[in-house]
Parts: sequence; C-alpha cells; structure tokens
Amino acid sequence: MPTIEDVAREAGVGIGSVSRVLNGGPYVSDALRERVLAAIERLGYRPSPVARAFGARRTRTIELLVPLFMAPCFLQALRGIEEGLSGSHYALLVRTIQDAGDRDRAFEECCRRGQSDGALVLWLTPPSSFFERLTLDPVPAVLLNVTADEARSVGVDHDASARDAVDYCIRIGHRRIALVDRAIDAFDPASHGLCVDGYRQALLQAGLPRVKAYEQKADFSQMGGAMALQTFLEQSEPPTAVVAASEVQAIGIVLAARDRGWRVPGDLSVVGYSDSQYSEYLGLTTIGVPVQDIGREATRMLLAALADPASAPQSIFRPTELLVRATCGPPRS
Amino acid sequence: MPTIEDVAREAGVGIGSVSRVLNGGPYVSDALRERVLAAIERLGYRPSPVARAFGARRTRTIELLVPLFMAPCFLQALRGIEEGLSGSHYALLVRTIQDAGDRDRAFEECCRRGQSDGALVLWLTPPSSFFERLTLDPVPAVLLNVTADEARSVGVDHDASARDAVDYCIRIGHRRIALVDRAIDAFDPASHGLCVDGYRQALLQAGLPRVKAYEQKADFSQMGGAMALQTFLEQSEPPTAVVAASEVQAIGIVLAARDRGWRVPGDLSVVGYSDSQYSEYLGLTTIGVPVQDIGREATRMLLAALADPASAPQSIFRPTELLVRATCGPPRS
DNA sequence: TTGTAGGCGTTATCAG
DNA sequence: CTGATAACGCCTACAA
Repeated sequence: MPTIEDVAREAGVGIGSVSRVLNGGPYVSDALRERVLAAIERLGYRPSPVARAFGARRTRTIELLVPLFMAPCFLQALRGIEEGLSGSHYALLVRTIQDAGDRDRAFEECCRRGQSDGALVLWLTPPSSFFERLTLDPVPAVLLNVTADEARSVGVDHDASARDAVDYCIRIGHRRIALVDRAIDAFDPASHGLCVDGYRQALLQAGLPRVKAYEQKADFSQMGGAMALQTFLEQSEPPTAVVAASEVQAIGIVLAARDRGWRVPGDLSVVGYSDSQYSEYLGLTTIGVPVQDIGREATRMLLAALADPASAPQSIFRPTELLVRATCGPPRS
Repeated sequence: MPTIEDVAREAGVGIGSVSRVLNGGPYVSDALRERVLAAIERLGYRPSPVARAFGARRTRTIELLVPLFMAPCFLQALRGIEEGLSGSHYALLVRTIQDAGDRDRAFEECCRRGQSDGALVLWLTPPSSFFERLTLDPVPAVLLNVTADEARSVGVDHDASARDAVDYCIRIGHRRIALVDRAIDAFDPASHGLCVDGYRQALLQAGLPRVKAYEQKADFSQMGGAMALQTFLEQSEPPTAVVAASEVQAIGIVLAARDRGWRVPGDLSVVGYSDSQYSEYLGLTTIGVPVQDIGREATRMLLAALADPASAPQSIFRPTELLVRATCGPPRS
C-alpha cells in the first residue's frame, strides 16, 4: 500500500502538497496538482481513511442509533438517510439498540467523539445525561421522530396526528373510540403515551366522555395490537373504532378482529399510524408519516451542524396526513 | 479528553502497562491492573477508537454492502447480523448500493482495507475483480445469498427452491406453470436468472413442455411482478400457476390478479420466495428462506475469518422450506 | 512483569 | 504557493 510519502516522492513534491491536492485545499498550482494526480494514478494510491480520521480528528462517519424493531418504516427512514447522505462523503455506522442498557451505553459512547462525528437518533428517547453532554460537548445529534427542547430534531406532531384520526372517526359517526397507544420511550413501558394527549383532546373537544378502559398502551408489535383489542372486547360496551399508534399494531388489530369473525370495517373501524406498502395491501386507513422525508431532512440537518457546529439547534415538524382507505366506516347502529 | 498518557501518569505506571490492561494483554500483575483501572475510572478515560484503529491497523468494524431495496428480508438479515455481532466488539458500517457504479466503487474501496476489517456482501454479485483481490489480499468477505466458488458464503440453493415450488404446483394438479424470475445480478437485468435452471429442471423431470412465454424476468418489486403477470395473461393459454423469485414480486402478482377480478387461488395460484409477516398477512404460499439465520451465520463466519485469516473459505447452504398457505390450489379444470 | 521508544499515515502549522 | 515538521493517541517490539 503506497502512502502519501510515496506519492510525494514519485511526484517530486512535499507531502504537504499532496495532502492539499487530496483535500482540495487552496493555493495549489495547476502544474503541481497535475503532477500529484498523475503520481497518485501511477501508484494506485488511496489515502487511508483511518489515518485520515486520526490526523484530522474527524471520521467523516455518522452513526445511527436505532431500536431493533422490524417495522417497514425503519427501511423508509434508512432510505431517507441514504438520500441525505448521498453526495456527502460520510459513511454510516449503524448501532441497533436492543434494550435500555444498550441505549445508555451507545449514548455514552457517542457523546465521547468516538467512531463518528455525529449521531442520528431514531425513535429513541435519550436519557437526560445525553442532553447535558450535548450542550457541553459539540457532538452534533439530531433526533428523529422524538422531540426535545434542547436538541435538534425532525419529526411530526404525534398529538395532532391522533387528533386527526379521532376527529375522522367522530366525523363518520363513531362515539366509542379507543386508543391503542405505545410508550414514548421504547424501553420504558411505563413512560408517557406517544399520542394519548392528542386523543384526549379530540374527545374533549367533541364532548365525548373519556372511558378509561378505552385507553390501552401496548407493545410496538402486531401481538401488542391484538392483545389490546382483546381487552376492548371484554368491555360491556366495546369501542366501534380503534386508533392505533403504529402501523404494526393496527395491522395486528385488523387481523385479530377478522380472526374473530368481525368485519373491518363494519363491526370495527381501525386507523393506523405510519404507512407502507403493506398498509396499502391491507387497505389500512392510516395517518401517513413522511418517514423517508424525515430521515433525509434529519441527515441534512446533521451534516449542516457538522459543517457549522455553532449554528443554532432547530426543530422541524412535518405534517402528517390522513390516508382514507378501507378499514374505516360508519358504526353499525 | 484524557489520553492513555494521563492514565499512566495518574496510575504511576508506563503507557505500555495501561495499553496491556486495556487490551487484556498477558503479563499484568493484579496490583498493577487494579491501579490502572482505578485511574481510568477516576479520569473517566475512554480510549479513542480511531487512534486504536490507527495504531493496531485494524478497525474492529465490519461493513455491510447491500443494495437499497425495501424488502422485509433486509431487516431480517440485519437482525441476524446484529445477532452474530452481539458479544463481539465489532461495529457495523452500512453501505447501501444504488447502482452498478456504487457497487464497483464500494467493492474497490473495501478491498483496500479502509474503514473496515471485513465485509458482508448481501444480495450482490461482486465483479470478478473483487474475487481476484480477495485471493491476493486477506480482506475477509462473506457473501450472503449469492454463491461463488472462491469465496466464503452462506446462502440457499435457489434452484432447489424453485424445483420445490414447481413440484408442489405439479402435485396439486397444475400443468401450465410460469416463472417470474429476477436477475441474479441486481444491477444487470441481462444477467442469468436467479432460479430459472431449477424451474426448468422441475418441468423436465415432470415431462412438461417448456413454454418460452412462461419464463419472465422482472424487476425486484411489486410492479415487476404485476407487469410479468400482464404478459402471461396476454397468452392464448395463460398459466394456471406462477412461481415468483421473491416475496415482493409474488405480492405484486397476487394483488394485480385480484385487481383484475381473478381469484387467487382458483383462477391463479401463486408461490412466493422468502417469507415475512406480510406474506403471512396475505396468506402467501411461499418458499421460506431463513434470512435471519443466514445473516447470523455469515457474520459469525466473517468474525471467525477475522480471528484466523488463514482458515479455509467455506460455503454453507441452508435448506429452504415450502410454507403452504392460501394462495395455491388446484387449477380450474 | 514492567517501562520506553519508535512507528502508524494523515493533517495542519509554519517558515520560506 | 510550497515544503518541512510537529502533532494525533495508541500499539508493540524490545529492553530492563
């Protein structure tokens, strides 16, 4: 493997010049640049990324912290991130998080300027220590789909989305509307609900009573949705519509309901949250979340912060949109 | 940020000793280890991954080269890879490939011992130059779901899978069986089919004629499946069963057929390839591919090769399994 | 068993 | 504009 020194010798210049050519630095004459490039070509030289990172004290790598959930929106986000990254010369390190321990370790490490220059945090609620360090240390991070006052973030307004979903159900005639929510902190089932506030606001505004048993918090999985449905059906007055806090839960609810011989819609209406091909296949009425856009924008925001660490943190919210398909209808009277 | 030297000073030892403690090296007395660990603790020292990689000439990172397709099996593979990685201290760099140019660049770079110590190559057919370098250079790589004589690989026998699918269709009474295949090289539509050989073998063995128009090669997408179906339906004698080379294509076929008012099964039987929750939702009869297992095993194989670069390359094949669900039935007579 | 010194391949800072 | 030269933080012989 030739080094920068070999190139310098081959071109008859100093290593400083080679470095400047490599990095598009200023003050390089065309003649010198030509000679250096020719030497590089002849030797088949490639700079070592590791040595570069070491010397420059920056890795040109960003890391993605993401819970290991198998939902289609992960791929959508990843695709958005790749879009945001394309053109830049940054590489992507993926750290999947399986539990709270993983998460804390990952946040700890990523604060210490390790293998990456910045982090994208997807669907994870960082521990407060993370934010403390974020203000001290200029390690840029952007949160996706989670908000925090002190940090940069790109996401949606979950409560507004829930309100839209509930409003829609009310509009088509439902009055017994349930919520299958999920914990806002994926690793703390006791944490606040993702969109329960919006759900309650919508009921309140419509003058509908809040029924405690209609508010369930479930696992972020098909099974979670199915189990929550089970609980609803045990009520003396089961809901006629269910708003779910995720696509997978919604799908679980639809399938479980049909397994019991219920018609969806008809016997039960279901609204999901987030959208993919599979919601389309099932005809799921759902709140579309522009996950790919969010990934792209968050990545661009991170790159901008990397380029200008002094820039002020900002939070961007993207609108969601109700996609009316085939799992909602008027209640049976 | 404290360095190893600060730790050495704090502990009153040499940096060599600190390094040895850090790396679990031999010949360290317990007393010294204690003192060093205490100093590390006091200073909150963390070794710099970059400096480490630079000094040790190894990054403790592996990279994943993967085409940017949005199929559920990508997540399954990723999950398997994470499983294989867990416990090791390796990080995962993800390089998504969008076109042949990306691919060649990525292979070129990853051969030159750059940011990673080894590579996992998923669903990608490497250019032949890659294999040449693989034999010269000891950069370990493991291919997933693609085979090559000279390289380590973990995958399945695509032809055997296709034979199973076709045999099943024959067994339940079909005689006009079509194939929606895909190019084995994702970036070269003209490349050989993934499982066309197995398909032909099965027909031959059953004494069924090979109908040219029944063999389509389509995009690895829902649309690809739908378009291939279109072509079949233009035949004077359309097939009664279709074997697809992927889950997404199969889903596309099922949905497109139903859109036209065909019943699946009944008017048309469909067998998919690879399995996920969504196949389950749709009741797709499919060839189950243990993608997660493959990811795990490939990762372990790579780590083993990293630990012992001299070890002989091997190829592992995992069996696939026909999952009979609800998209196949006897043909209408 | 422990400490020391040299090297890894760049970048960046200076004089020239 | 260009060429030395000093970091960068760690690993690893090798010497003690």
